[in-house]
Amino acid sequence: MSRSRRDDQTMPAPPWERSRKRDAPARVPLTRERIVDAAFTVLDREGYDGLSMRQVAAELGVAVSALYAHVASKDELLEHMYSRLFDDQELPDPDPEHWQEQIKEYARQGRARLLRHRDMARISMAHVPFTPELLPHVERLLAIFRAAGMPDRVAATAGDVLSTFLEGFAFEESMWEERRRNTKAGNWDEMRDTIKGYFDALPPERFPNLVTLSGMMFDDGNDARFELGLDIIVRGLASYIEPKDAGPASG
Amino acid sequence: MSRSRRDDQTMPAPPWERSRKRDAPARVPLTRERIVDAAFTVLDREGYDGLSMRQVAAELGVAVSALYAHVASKDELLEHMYSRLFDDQELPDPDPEHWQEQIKEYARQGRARLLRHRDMARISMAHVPFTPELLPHVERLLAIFRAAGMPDRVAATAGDVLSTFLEGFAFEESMWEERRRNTKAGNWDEMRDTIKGYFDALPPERFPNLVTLSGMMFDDGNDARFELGLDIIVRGLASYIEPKDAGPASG
DNA sequence: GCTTATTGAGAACACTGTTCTGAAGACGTG
DNA sequence: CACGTCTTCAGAACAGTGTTCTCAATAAGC
Repeated sequence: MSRSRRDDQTMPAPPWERSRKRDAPARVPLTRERIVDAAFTVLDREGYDGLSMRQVAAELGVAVSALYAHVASKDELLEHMYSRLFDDQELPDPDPEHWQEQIKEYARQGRARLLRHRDMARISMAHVPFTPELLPHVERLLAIFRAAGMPDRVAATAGDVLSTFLEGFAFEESMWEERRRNTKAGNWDEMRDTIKGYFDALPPERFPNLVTLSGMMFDDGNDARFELGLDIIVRGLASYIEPKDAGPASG
Repeated sequence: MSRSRRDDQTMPAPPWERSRKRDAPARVPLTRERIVDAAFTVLDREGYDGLSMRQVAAELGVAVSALYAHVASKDELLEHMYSRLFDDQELPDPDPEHWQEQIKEYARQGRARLLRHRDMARISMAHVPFTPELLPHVERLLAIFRAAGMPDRVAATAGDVLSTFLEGFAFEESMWEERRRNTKAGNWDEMRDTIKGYFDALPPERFPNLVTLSGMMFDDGNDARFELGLDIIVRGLASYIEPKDAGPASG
């Protein structure tokens, strides 16, 4: 359907230009793209729970029913928001020598995009990248896994494990962020101190591991924890790759 | 707070017995436990989206406002449902020799409990096991990881990776199940055939890996895929464990 | 300029979580 | 047995939700 996004819908726009000359409020036509744009600004401002069709309509200065001419339902709107996630995603060609870094970089970018909009992980979590525009991404990921030399069965689930970790991690981050918002803790360091204080106050004889590790669970930033989790998964995948014997002698 | 659940609330019940003799409908008193029970039957029947306070009240033959005397909000009700997940969860003592099987078994049980109620994974996903009753579980998990010989920093995130995979996987299963329900595909094999047919119909020149691997992504049951994903993660964790040099000579 | 088809507005429906007001029941005390 | 008290439930109400309906106004084609 939609291909390069903004082009096909706004391309034939020039005809409207002349009606702009009127002193009426110009009435720039409603398109699905503008609706999705507005939905994102509402999402960033109000969060997922505040994202309602009425809010989106209000953001556009339009009646609710007008939205339904371009979008069949709220679910479909969320689907379009989800598709935007992949819009400018890099898809490197498989490079068997550096597959680990390729996968990690893909995951890092994915997390960054998930974190760019508030509660975006919640939307992502509820969808599956099996629409026509999104299939190239899973195809390319599979290509990287297979080129790395993993058995087919492992390559087939590797994407599952990776995307599950990716979305789950970002989702958890979203949740803590929302929790912080409700707690009215201004800074995040402040929030982290609260959490750490809670764990430090636990009886050490009942929760010895929890109290000794609480530092590492929260002191290190989320970035470090994400990177470590990524490494765990990549190591696990690598363990399935048999070293090539047929290669040249050089190790 | 609540300890062995059903005991403390229903223990002092005898006094009601005599009022049973009346021909009035007996009016068994409303408790939080009964509300949570009713919520589960509503969840199983209507799914997460159909789980409303009014439905729960109707299930109990009671007015909505009556619920709010025992439960502060719907969120709190969901929290209590979440806590039930861990009620009869095994917590084995750390056994460094068999930590891999211990972790896998824990995850298997977790998935089984998540799948026991419809859409339960969605509820689980939105909560975090940091309430007093649930902390012993993460404590025990950490104990197993550390006893296995993983570095502290790895042990601290291992639980994250594992639970993220666990909940994410079950969540995805829930989603497919709901999708099947909406598609009115009676059997699940039927649903799987539909999905496989979709992938097999893709142009092989654009999606070579997708079409060749589609069989492995769906033919193998979810159990096999879950087991493999679990193995990937456990292998990754194991890769951080340094072999003990100080041990006895026997390997 | 007129007709036709699209587009947005407004009201409405059936819901949702939550709160408020009363009434009816069970309890402890005379 | 009778009284006041105090918890517990019922019912209505409020503000909000996604979605659909009807109808007026606007733009496009001839």
